[in-house]
Amino acid sequence: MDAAHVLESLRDVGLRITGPRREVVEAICAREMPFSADEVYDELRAAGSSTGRATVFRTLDLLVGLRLLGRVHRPDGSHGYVLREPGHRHHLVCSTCGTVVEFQGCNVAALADELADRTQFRIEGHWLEFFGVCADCQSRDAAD
Amino acid sequence: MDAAHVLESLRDVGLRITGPRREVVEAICAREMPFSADEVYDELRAAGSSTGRATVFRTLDLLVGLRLLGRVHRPDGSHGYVLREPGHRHHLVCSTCGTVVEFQGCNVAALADELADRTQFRIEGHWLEFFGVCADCQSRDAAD
DNA sequence: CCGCTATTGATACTCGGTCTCAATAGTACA
DNA sequence: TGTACTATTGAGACCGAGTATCAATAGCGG
Repeated sequence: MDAAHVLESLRDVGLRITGPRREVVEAICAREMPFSADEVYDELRAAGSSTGRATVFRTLDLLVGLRLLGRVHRPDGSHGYVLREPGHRHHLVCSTCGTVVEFQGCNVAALADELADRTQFRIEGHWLEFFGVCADCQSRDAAD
Repeated sequence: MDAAHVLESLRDVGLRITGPRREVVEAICAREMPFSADEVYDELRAAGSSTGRATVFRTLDLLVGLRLLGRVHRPDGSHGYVLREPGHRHHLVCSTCGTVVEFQGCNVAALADELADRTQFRIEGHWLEFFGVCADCQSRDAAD
């Protein structure tokens, strides 16, 4: 994804475009795989940036709020961040290497309606995620 | 759920039935709502037990492993434990009061197959959870 | 009842994330 | 271009959840 575009989105909501935010956004736009906040922080520090750890967390929170970033849960309870294409997306996560594939088109709306009926909940969202082993890790496993 | 039955399941897998384990299991069987490990620990301590914090975590882990206990993710990333009826279940969580409703019959198998086809992942599991506001919290909100 | 070994409690520690607060730097406006 | 207002920042203390270590204890099979 394009860092400039992400920064635009920040400005659109009335947030300031600052040096540290730019650095964080550029760092995460360069990533494919899900990452942790500390990975981003360490990378920036290694590159000589003086951006603080709190700022990295704050910036990631902002992006999650803007739905530009999503959180991925792992079965073990840990989680990472991933860039999201706009729209309603879900993730398929490789439990071996962590690769994430996004997909659209979950057919859970009918289920949500039925649940709302039955439980009288006002349903406001859902979380759907698949776990498995990606093709690469499967062949790597087979090779061992 | 019945504490004795849970303890049986532990024995069935070759684990010992110890005093601390019995206490933890009894404490969680008495609960309806999702709870954290520390809530259980504090409750035991308040009741005069000498069970350690680590043991509470270890016992909960065992039960998660046996699928007698499930983890519930909240949208904010925090999570709690809930007792599970046996079988494949999912949760509907009230974001206001934390009440959890279990449900069965997610229709995601077709989606899983399609994803497996398209991505060449070997899909091994999924996580589906709905968030919303339960009937009680809705009327409480309306009253304010 | 004995002995083996799983389990335990205490404690120190890690990891991810938040809070506070004085210092700094975007931005709107003159 | 300068100024003032206020959002944002970095440092560092802190927090909650969970894990690792290790010597002491206690189930359980015989």
